[in-house]
Amino acid sequence: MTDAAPTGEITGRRRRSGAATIYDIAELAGVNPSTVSRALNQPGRVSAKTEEKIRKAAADLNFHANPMARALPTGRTHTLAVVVADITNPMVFGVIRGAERAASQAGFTLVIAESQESGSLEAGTIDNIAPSVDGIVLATSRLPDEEILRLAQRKTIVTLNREVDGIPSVISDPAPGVSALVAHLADLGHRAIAYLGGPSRSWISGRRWEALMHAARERGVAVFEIGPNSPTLTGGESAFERAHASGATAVVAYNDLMAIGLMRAAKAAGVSVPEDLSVVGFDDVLGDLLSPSLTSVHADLTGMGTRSVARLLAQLGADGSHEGDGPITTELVIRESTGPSPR
Amino acid sequence: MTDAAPTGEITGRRRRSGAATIYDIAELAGVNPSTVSRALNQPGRVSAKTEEKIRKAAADLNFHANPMARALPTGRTHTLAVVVADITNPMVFGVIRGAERAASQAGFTLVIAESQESGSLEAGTIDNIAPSVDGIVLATSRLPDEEILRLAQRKTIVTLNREVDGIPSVISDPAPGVSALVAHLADLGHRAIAYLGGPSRSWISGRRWEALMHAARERGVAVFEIGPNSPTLTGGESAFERAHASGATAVVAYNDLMAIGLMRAAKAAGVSVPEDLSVVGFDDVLGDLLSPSLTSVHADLTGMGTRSVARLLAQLGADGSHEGDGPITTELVIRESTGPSPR
DNA sequence: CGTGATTTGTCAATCGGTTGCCAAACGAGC
DNA sequence: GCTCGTTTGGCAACCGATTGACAAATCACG
Repeated sequence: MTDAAPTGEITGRRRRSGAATIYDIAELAGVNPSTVSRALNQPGRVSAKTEEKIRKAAADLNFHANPMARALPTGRTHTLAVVVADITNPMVFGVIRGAERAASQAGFTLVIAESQESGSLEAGTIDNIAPSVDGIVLATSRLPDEEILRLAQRKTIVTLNREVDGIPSVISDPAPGVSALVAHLADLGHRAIAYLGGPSRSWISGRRWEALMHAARERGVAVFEIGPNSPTLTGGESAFERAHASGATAVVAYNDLMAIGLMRAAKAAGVSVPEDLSVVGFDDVLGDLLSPSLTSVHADLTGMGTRSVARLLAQLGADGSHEGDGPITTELVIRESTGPSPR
Repeated sequence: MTDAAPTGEITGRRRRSGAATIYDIAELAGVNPSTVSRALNQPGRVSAKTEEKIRKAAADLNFHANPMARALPTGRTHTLAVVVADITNPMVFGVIRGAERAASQAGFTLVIAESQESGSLEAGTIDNIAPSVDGIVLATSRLPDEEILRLAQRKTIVTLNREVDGIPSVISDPAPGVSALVAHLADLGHRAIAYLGGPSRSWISGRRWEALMHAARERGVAVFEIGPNSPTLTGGESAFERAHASGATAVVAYNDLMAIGLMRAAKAAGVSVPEDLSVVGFDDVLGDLLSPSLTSVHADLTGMGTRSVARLLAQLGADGSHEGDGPITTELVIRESTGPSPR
C-alpha cells in the first residue's frame, strides 16, 4: 500500500465499484457488521436506538446491499425470469410489462430469456439462467409436459396459458370471449367459421379451438380448423388461400398477428374485409392500430404478467397479497373487421 | 427434519438447489477445488491429463458454475441491462431482441428495466440494478447528461440514439433516410412539411428535426416543428388538429406510433391519407401492418441492439470482435401513406 | 546423477453478506 | 443486593467461487 495516496483510490479496503458495504456502515455506526445486517433485515432484532443509528449511516453512505453477496448464503437471488418463445410476438410485450412492474414493485429484478421457438434451445436457456433466478414464468413454452415437471422439481415455476399437472398456472379462459364472438358472428348471419390454429405445441391454441367448437355447436354453426400454422404474420398470410377456399365466411385466427397477415393476403387477393370475409384475432394487441381495425378476443395480458409474478412470489413466500386464483376472463372487442355474412 | 431420511436429502453437505459445485468435482476427480477452477477457466494452466479428468467429472455432474459465487470475488456478473423508458414502445422490441441475442451468444444474461418515462424513477431503477450488472445500455434515457456521466464513472454505459460527451453510443443517423424522404415529398409536390416532435428530453428527436431542416433547406421546402409531444398513439392523435391547421400537406412524425395516431385522427376528421395529407413515421416498426401502410424512415433496430451490446462487451474486454463503430444508417421505406400534394 | 528452471497443484485469503451460538448488558422481582 | 430471565450485540463459520503465493513435482541438460 503506497503512502499518502492523494487520489483516495487506495484507502485500506480496496473497493471494486465504490459501493458501500455493511462493513462501512458498521464502522461508521460503531457496531458489528452482523448487527448491521440484522438491523436492516430483521426489524425488532436490535434495539430501536441502534437500528436508527444504523439506518442513518446506511442512508448517508447510500448503501445498497450487494445482491450477489446476499444471494450466496441465502440462495435467494431476488430475480425472476420470463421465458418466451419469441420476443417479437406482441403478445409477450403486455405480459413482460405486467411482470416487470410486479417484480420491481416487490424488489425483484426481471430477466427476459428468449428460446427462439425451439424446444431444445429453451431447455438450454433455462439451464443457464436457472441458478441465478428464484423462479421462472414459462410464458409461451414449447417444452413437453414432462420436461416442465422435471424443471419444477428444482425451481419454482409458473406457466402462462398452459396447464401442466401440478404446476401453478395463469390461464386466460377463452370461453367468455369466444362465446360472445360466436354469438356476434351468428347474428351477422355467418354459418361457417374457420379457425386458423397456432403452433402444434401451443396448449392455448387447443383451448381456443375447443371453446370455439363448443360455442359453435350451441349456436348451430359449422367450424373447422386449418393448421397448425406459425403464429406470425406470414403464418396468417400463407393460410389465407386455404381459408378462403374452405368457403368459410368468417375466419378466427389464433392471434392478432395471424389475423393481420390474413387480412393482408386477402387484400392482395382482392377479397375485402369485412364485406367478403370477416376476420377475428386473439389477444387484442394490435387490432386498434389497423384499418380496418380488428375484432379480437381481448385478454388482459398485463394482468396475466402481473399475476404470474404474484404467483411466483407467493410460492416463494415473498409476498402475502396473493391475488385471485381463478382463470383470467376474456371478452370480445368488436371492431371493423367483422360484418354481415355476404350470403 | 425427521431422522433417517430415506430420500437422501441430508447427505453430509446440504445442498440448496441440487447443483454441483467445484468441490464435488474436486472430490470426484481427486484434486483440489482451486485446481478445478483453473482447469475450467484458464486453459493450459493445468496439465492436459488433469484437465481432461476434471472436465469429464464436471460433465458427469452437469456442472454449471454458480454465477453469484463467481461474481463475488471477480465483481463480474456476466449480466447486462437495457434500460428503457417505456416497454410498450414498439421501437424497443427490436432493440431488446438484438441485445438479447448478442448477450446470450456471449454467455451473458440480459435484464430489462423500465423507467416509465420518469427521469427520477430511471435513476432509482439504475441504482437498484447497477450492483448486479456489468454494463448498461441506456436505450431511451430521459436522464440529463450530467447524470449519465456520473453513472458512467461507476458503471460501463452505452447510450442508444443519444450522444453524451465521453460516452460510447450507438446512433442511427437520420440524414440518409430524411434526405431521401424530403426528396420523395418534394417530388410529389409538397412545399410545406410539419414535424411532430417527440418528448423534449429525447435527444434523437432533435437530431431528426435538424436533419429534416437541413434537407428541406436544400430542396427549398418549408418545414416547421410542432411539439413536443408524447411519443405515443395519443400524442399523435392530439397533435392532428395543430398539424392540419398549419396548412402543411405532409406531416413527419417523430415515430411510427405518433404517425399512426395522426392517421387515426385524420380519418376521424374526414381527412384522407394520402390524398389530403401525406404522413410519415420513423423507425419503421409497424408501418407494414396497417392500411394504408405507413411510409417510414427505417432503422435497423435489432442491429442497434446487437451493436450496443457488442460495444459494452468490447469495453468490458469480454469480446474482441468489435463491430463497425460508425453511426447506423437509415433508409426511406415508401409505402401508401405518402402521395402527391393535393395542391 | 545433480542442479536449476519450469511446470503443476495446494493452501489460504477474499468477495459481502447471513445466521447459529454465546456472552455481556440490562431490567424486573424478591 | 442478588438472582433470574430477556434483550442486545459480537464472534466466527459459511455460501461457492477466484487467485496470489508457494511448495512439490517434473523436466532438461551438463
